[in-house]
Amino acid sequence: MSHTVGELAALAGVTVRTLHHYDRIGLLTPSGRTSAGYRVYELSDVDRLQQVLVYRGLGFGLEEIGSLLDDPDVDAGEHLRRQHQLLLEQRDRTDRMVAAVEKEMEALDMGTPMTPQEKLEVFGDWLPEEYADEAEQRWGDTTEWSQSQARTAAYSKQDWLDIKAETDDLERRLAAALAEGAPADGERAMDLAEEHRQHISRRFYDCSHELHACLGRMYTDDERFTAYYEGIAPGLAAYLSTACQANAARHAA
Amino acid sequence: MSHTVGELAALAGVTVRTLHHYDRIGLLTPSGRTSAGYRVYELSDVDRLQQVLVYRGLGFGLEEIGSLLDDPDVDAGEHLRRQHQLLLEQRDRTDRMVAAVEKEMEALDMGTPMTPQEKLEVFGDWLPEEYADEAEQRWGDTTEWSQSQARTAAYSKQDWLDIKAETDDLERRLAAALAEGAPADGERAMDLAEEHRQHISRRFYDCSHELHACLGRMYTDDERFTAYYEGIAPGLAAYLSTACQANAARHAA
DNA sequence: CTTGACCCTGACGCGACGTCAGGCACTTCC
DNA sequence: GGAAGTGCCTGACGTCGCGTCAGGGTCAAG
Repeated sequence: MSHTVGELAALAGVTVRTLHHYDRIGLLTPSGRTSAGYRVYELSDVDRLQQVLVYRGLGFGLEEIGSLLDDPDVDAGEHLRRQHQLLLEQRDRTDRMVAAVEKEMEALDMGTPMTPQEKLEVFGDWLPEEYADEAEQRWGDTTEWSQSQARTAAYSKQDWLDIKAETDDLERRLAAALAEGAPADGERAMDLAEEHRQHISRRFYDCSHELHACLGRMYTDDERFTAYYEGIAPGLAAYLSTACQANAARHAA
Repeated sequence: MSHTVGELAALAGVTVRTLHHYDRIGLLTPSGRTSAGYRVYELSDVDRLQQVLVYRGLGFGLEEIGSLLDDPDVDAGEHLRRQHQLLLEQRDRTDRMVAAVEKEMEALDMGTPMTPQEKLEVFGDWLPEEYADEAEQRWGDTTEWSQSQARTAAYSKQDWLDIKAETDDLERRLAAALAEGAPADGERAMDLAEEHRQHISRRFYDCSHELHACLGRMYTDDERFTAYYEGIAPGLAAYLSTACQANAARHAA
């Protein structure tokens, strides 16, 4: 039932050095030592190592793993549920990357060009987590935000793919309008802006014309939104921004 | 069409420092510089960054990624196919971990104990890659090896799960025989060894009694096999080893 | 009682960045 | 047109998770 370092290392597929390291930083201290000072790992240590390895595989830092596992309010079952959830999320990310690579293979075969945005957004986790924190800070107390949260929570993977397809299509048509010289405050651009507004209303939250105009300003004011739209076509950020505001003005009139 | 570092970083979801780093090590050198020395990234640079990020996400080192991408014999389509394959493998690994966590959740609920082996083998990639290299070096020119390669290549995920279930079951019964004091060269142990041999023959390669006896010796001689079986129950490696050889002797008689 | 495999504890090295520090470039707003 | 704010530049040192010796004790087998 008890193991030496070498045995445990072989069992777990890690090196002896790794176990030494975990011992020194206090992440996994063997239950006992022999009289000669040899580390002795018991079953409970194997359990803990397994937890460590799952969290490590999910990208957690060793220190963070330590505080997670040492939290007395969280039992083994809770950890398993967490890990299960995180693993499913990781699989979804991999799926999205697979889809992106497939899409690009297809684009390469067909000769259809892709925007830098399409190529890279796979990695950006473009709405979730990181960005979500900030979004909540800025808009956390608005009804629109909570509405968006409520709806998107229920969206399936397929829903997200659909939304992305709609978005891509709309952005392509906007870029085309821009390329063909349609004025940003002209009818064609305003119609596209209106479509944009309705897309948001359907998928995320009720987006009034006023709010939409405000969104438009953000596309030129917030660098990341600017980078996003400029990544699709140069000048698109300002173009869409103007179109949104012109469309709002048209509606107010 | 061209981007500054900050823009590209925002697009790709990495930091400016990362792009600086990639520039210095020559992994991603921007196509141009402004007169003031600002980095200018063109579309081709965005493409390359995407490739870099996919490979990086798959766990490759930056230097290796560089030589992969700079190989003139490999074009973009080939990279995409490689990445696609690797991503699918990564998803399978995640799936196996999900299955393992689910199994453990179930075990926790039901109160069924698991062996250290069952808990940890998920991470070991126990047959593939790393170990496969060495296996090939040792047995690469045997017909059994090529037979095994041919069969396992066609196995689906479900096949592997079935195989694993069979293996688990057999090992459990072996451990029980050991625990109940059945002699390693007695009939019960030999029958289990015979079952083990037939399992190998069905699933991997034609395993003669002679070869099986040889396998048995390896269970005590090769540390990793020893660690594997000792992880299930102490003394099991030697027990199975003896049983294999006794079974072979019985058959020869 | 030697040999060989395994264990110990430092201690330095490394890959992939994070994080200042000090300074130039470019727009914007008064 | 100058001051402020933001972004970019190049060192240079810090960090995290180990890999890799170096020097030396331990232990079962022959």
